[in-house]
Amino acid sequence: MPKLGMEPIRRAALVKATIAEVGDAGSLDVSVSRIAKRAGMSSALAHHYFGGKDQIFLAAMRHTLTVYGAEVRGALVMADGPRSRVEAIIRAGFSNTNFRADVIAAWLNFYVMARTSDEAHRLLTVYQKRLHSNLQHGLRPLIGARAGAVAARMAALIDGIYLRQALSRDAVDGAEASAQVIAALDKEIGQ
Amino acid sequence: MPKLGMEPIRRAALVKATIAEVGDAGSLDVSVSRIAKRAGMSSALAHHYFGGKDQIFLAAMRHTLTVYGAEVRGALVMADGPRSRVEAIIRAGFSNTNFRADVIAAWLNFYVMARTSDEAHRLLTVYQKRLHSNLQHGLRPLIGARAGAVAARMAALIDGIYLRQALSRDAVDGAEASAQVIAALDKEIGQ
Amino acid sequence: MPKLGMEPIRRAALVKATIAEVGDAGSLDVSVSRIAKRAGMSSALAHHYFGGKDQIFLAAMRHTLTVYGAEVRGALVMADGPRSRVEAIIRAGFSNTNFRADVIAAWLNFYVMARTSDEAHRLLTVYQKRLHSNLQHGLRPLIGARAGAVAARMAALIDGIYLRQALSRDAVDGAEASAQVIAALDKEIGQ
Amino acid sequence: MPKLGMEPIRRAALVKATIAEVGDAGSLDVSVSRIAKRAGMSSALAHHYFGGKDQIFLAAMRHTLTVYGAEVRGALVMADGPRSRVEAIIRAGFSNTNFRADVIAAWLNFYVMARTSDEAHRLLTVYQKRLHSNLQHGLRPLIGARAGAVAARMAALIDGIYLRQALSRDAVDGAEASAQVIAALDKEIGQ
DNA sequence: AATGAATGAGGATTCATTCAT
DNA sequence: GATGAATGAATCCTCATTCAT
Repeated sequence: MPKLGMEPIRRAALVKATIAEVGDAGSLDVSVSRIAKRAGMSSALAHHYFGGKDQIFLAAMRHTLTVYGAEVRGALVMADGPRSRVEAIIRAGFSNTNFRADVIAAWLNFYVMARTSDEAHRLLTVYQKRLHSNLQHGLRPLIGARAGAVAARMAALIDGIYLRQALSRDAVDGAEASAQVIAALDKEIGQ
Repeated sequence: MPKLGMEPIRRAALVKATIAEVGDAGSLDVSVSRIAKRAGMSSALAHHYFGGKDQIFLAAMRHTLTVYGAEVRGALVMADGPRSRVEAIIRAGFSNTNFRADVIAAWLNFYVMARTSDEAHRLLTVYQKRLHSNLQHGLRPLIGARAGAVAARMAALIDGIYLRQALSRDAVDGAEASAQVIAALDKEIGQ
Repeated sequence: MPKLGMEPIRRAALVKATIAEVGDAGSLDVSVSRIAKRAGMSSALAHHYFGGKDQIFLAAMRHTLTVYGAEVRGALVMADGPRSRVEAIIRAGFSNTNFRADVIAAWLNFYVMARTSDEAHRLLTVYQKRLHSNLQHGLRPLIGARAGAVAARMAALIDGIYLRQALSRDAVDGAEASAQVIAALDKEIGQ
Repeated sequence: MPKLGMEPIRRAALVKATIAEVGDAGSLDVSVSRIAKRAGMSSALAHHYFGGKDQIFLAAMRHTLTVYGAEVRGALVMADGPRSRVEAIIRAGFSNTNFRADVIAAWLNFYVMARTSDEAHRLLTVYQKRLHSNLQHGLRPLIGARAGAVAARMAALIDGIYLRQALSRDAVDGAEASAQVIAALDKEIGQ
C-alpha cells in the first residue's frame, strides 16, 4: 500500500541500514540488496531513490558527519571558557552517539572510500578542517601561536584512538578515550 | 620451461604486486588476476602458491609488518640512551620504506581486513602490542610509572598521523611527521 | 488539475516523443520512462493510455505510416498525367516530412519490430502493398504489362535509398534521392 | 576436460550462435546468456573471449561481411568480360550463403547497430564503398562516365531487396532477386 | 612448474508494469 | 485524470576458484 511522501522516510531508512550493514560487515563489501533488505525494501527502490551504490554510501557518510557536527556544535554552546570548549570538542567525538562500534567501522571505511571517491574525499577533508579549526580556536587563548601545531596533534591523536578502537573487538569506552586525549592536552598546554 | 626453486621468487613477486595494486586501487577491491598479471604470472599460479585470495593479502600484510619490525630493530641497535631509543622507534615508523603512499594505503586496508579476518586481526594486534611495548620500554627510564599511558598516547598519535596521511593526496613527508610526534613526546616527558 | 479531453493530446504527445526518442537512440532500446518524460508525463500515464510498450511503438508506427499515406494522396491529387503521378509518389517519399533523420531511423526500427510483432508486420505490409499498387497504377498507362515488375523495382529502390540514408550521418537530401529514383524510372520506361 | 587451442573454436561457435540467435529473435535483443548457451558454453566464457556484448555482435558482423566479401571475390575470379563481372557481383549478394533468412535479419540489425556503434558504422560503410566500387569498376567499360551513378542505384536496389526480404516471412528466393536486379541493370545499360 | 579453459555464484543496475491514492 | 511508490525479473559483467594438460 504505497503512500505519499515516502522519499525522506526511505532515504533515512537506507542510510541507517547502510551504517549498520557496513558496521556488521566491517567493510564496504556489502551489496545494495542486503542494505535494501535491512531497510525493508527492494534493491530496485534503493536505486530509485539514490541512483547508485556510491550515492548510498555517500549519503551515509554525510549523515554520520552531520550528526557528529551537530553534536560538536551543541557541546560548544554549553561550554564556558576556552579550556572548556576544547574539552567539549574532544568529548563530543567520543560520545555515545559517535563512538560506537558500527559508527567507528563506518568511519574507517569512509577513509578507504575517500581514496577512490572525490566526494568522499571532500567530505572527510571538510571534517578534518573543521575539527582542526575548532580545536585551534579553542586553544589560541590558552597557548597563542602554538595553537595550530597543537591542534594538529590533538586531531591526529583523536583519529588515532578511533583507528585503534576500530581494531578492538572489546566494547568501546568513550570516557577512557576522552581521558587520554585530555591528558595529552594537559601536557601540551602545560598544566 | 619451469625452473626449480621458483617458489620464493614467485611468492615475493606476488606480495610486492599485491601491495602495489592495493596502493593503486586504494582498497582491497583488487582481483587476483590483476595482482597475478602485475607479478607476471597467471592467476592460477597465484592460487597454487597461496591457496586463495585471503592468503595473498595476509602474506602481503605479514611482509609489511616484517619490514616495519626489522627497521625498528635496526634503529634500536643504533640508538644510545633511552630518549634516543624512543626517537628511533618513532623515526622508523616514518622512514622512507614505510611511510609511502602505497604502503600507507595498504595499512589502512589491513585495518579493514582485520575486522573480518582473524589472522589479520592477530597480526595487527601483534604490531600494536610491540609498538606499545617498545615505546614503554624506552620511556620507563625517563618517566617511570607514566610510561604505559604515555606510550599508549604516542602509539595512537603515530597511527592517527598515518590515517591523516592516508587521506592526503599530497606527497608524504616523513620528517615533518616525525617532528610532530617528537614534539608531543617532549611535552609528555616534560622537556 | 486533470482536464477533460486530454486523451488525444496525451496520445499525440507520446507518439511524437516516441519517434523523437527512437530517432535519438537509433534503436528501439528506449525506455517508456524516457518517452513519457519527453512527452511531459509520468510513465504510469503512458501505460494507462496505451496499455504497454508495444502499443506505444505501434501507435508511433501507425502515425508515421498515416502521415506518409496522407502525403502521397495529397500529391496524387495535384498530379496530372500518369508520369506526373509516378513522380508524385516518389517525391512524396522523399519529402521534408518523411525523409528526416529521426523518421528514417524510426522506419528502420519498424522493420526490426516487424520481425517480432504481427501487428507491425501487418502495417509494413500494408505500406508496401500500397506503394507497389500506387506505382503500378501510375506505370500501367506508360508501360503496360511490365508495370508490375517495374513497380517492384522502383519500390525496392526507394526502400534501399532509405536504408542507405539510415546509415549516413550527413544531413539527408530528399531532392537528390528523388532524382536518383526518377533517373532509374526514366531508364525503365525508356525515355 | 579442457583442451588447448580452444579460443578460435569458441569464438567461431559464438559468432555462429550470434547470427542464428539474432535471426531467430529478429532483433539485437538477445542476451549473452542465450547466445552462449546456444554455442554450448557459459556466458562467462563468452565474455572472457570477447570482452563484452558489443564485441560479440561486432565479431558476428565482421564474419558476415567477410563471408560476403570472399564470395564476391570468388565470383569475380570466375567472370569473364565486364558484363559478366557485374552479374557476378549481383549474384554473389543473393547466393545461398548470404541471402538466407537469418543472415538477412542479421544485416538489418547491423544497420540498427551502426547508428550507435562507431565500429559497426565503419564496417557497414566499408561494405557499401566496396560494393559501389566493384559495381562501378564493372560498369565503366559498358557505360563510361555514367558508371558511378548507375552503380549507386544498383547498390541501393540490392539493399532495398534485402530490406523487403527482411520483412517477408516466406522462403527467400535468391534467383528471383538476382533476376530483378539484372533486369534493372539491362535497362540502365540499355540492352 | 605453469597455464589456458571453464564455470557458478553474485552483484549493480534497468525497466516494464501494477497499484493505491 | 494523474502520479509516486514499489517490485520482480532480467541482463551484463566480474571474479575466485578448479582442473586437465
